[in-house]
Amino acid sequence: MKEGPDIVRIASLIGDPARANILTALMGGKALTASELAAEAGVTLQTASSHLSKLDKGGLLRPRKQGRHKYFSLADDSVAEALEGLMGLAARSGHLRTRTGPKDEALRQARVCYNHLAGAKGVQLLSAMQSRGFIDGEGETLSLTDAGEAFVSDFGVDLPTLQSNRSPLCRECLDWSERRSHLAGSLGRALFTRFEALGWTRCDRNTRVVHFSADGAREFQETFL
Amino acid sequence: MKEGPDIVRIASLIGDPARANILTALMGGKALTASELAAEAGVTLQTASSHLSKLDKGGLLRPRKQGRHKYFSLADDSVAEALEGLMGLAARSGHLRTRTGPKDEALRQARVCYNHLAGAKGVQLLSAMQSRGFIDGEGETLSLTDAGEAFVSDFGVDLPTLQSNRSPLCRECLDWSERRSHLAGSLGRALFTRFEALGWTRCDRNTRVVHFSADGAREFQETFL
DNA sequence: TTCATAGTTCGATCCTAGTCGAAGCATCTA
DNA sequence: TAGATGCTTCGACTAGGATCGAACTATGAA
Repeated sequence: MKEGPDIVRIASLIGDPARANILTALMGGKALTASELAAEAGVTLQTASSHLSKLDKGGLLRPRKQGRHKYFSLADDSVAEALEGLMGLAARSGHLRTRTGPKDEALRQARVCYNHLAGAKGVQLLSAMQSRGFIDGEGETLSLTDAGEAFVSDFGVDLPTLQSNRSPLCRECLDWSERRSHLAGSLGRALFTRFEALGWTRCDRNTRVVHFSADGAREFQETFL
Repeated sequence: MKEGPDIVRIASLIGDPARANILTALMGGKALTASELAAEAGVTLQTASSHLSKLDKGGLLRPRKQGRHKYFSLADDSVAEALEGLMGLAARSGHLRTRTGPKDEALRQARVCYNHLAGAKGVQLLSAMQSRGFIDGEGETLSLTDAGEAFVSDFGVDLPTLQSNRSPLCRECLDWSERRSHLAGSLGRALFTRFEALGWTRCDRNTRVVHFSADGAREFQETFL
């Protein structure tokens, strides 16, 4: 035993209801304060503080002080990915008692995965860009083709800035509801930001659901599919 | 809160030391009896039995009775993948106290990931087959090219049998030590089986380490790289 | 300065869940 | 049949950790 990395440390961190609620809330991508997370998790501020300190020590969170507020976000894209991975397992091995409610259906359609678009719409987006030759794929490290660069620049994405960044431009992220990949990485994030700026999508404040406006859905279809 | 699948159920299952040891042991790919797993986890048979029943109810294991023995294996490739995902997180966010021992180094070099080859050697294998045009990649669903089919058949893999199976032929699996993908799926498994049959590799009985013989390492190099 | 708000620390309580001994089934061997 | 082995169930014990009230610190507002 005791081979490889210490998996227990992380799994037990995620395995507490309050902490799981905190992490799930942060999957929305927005940084949240300790008080907000306490409310989200359904515990008092004291207990939340204790949990947050543990998650932070465990390397799952990135805290930032701002005045008398303390904002928390996920430490890293890889944290979000691991969480989605667990959700995938939970969804498939889940007992039937988790009946699929209407809210759940909305989540499957379109939701935010940390900072990019996930769900059916997110999967469509990636597969369309691949089949149109904009993205060339080999594993997690997808790459943007020349045609793709022209396309996204034309769509209003500031490519040079993204490329100057160290983090990978295109990455895959496994979608727990669709069981296929959607587009992550800084491009995935930039596209999603652009959707919001154009008014195509609107993020639900409390859940991770992404609402497409009627126009937004149409334009999304025309532009990408 | 309470959105999406019940992540806590699974994370708390993995988050217990004894259970994590059991799962890690099963990552070796071999089905093991309850007694063997008890020894592996360092607990008595009674406690192991309790843990095994929980893991089974949680959908993470596949038990098989055989006479008075009860063999357990991981329920699914996806379970192994999720575990590797957690290991990836643990490895990067791990505190420095997990010093990299010699055994750890061997694990990074080559190990068995459920039923296929992982570690540096596994990553080399996939990337070589991709660059030689044997595997064509788009996400988790990689595909074997015509040239690739000829190549692996020539190497001694019984392709028709594999293809008649429902499970995917080529899949990616993220490697926690290399942070790149290696080859999973039924082909990954078949290749690894072939390595063992040819005497290139030998599996350590107790750990997940894969030892290459001197000849094996040379032939592996010549054949694939 | 004083007051209010955000967050942390401490201490006490309480409860879950892991653990193992002992007894009970089930299956194989002789 | 009797005996041995593999596993499960039951019951009791215990430790660890989640929880919250109360007190404390830090920042901002008046």
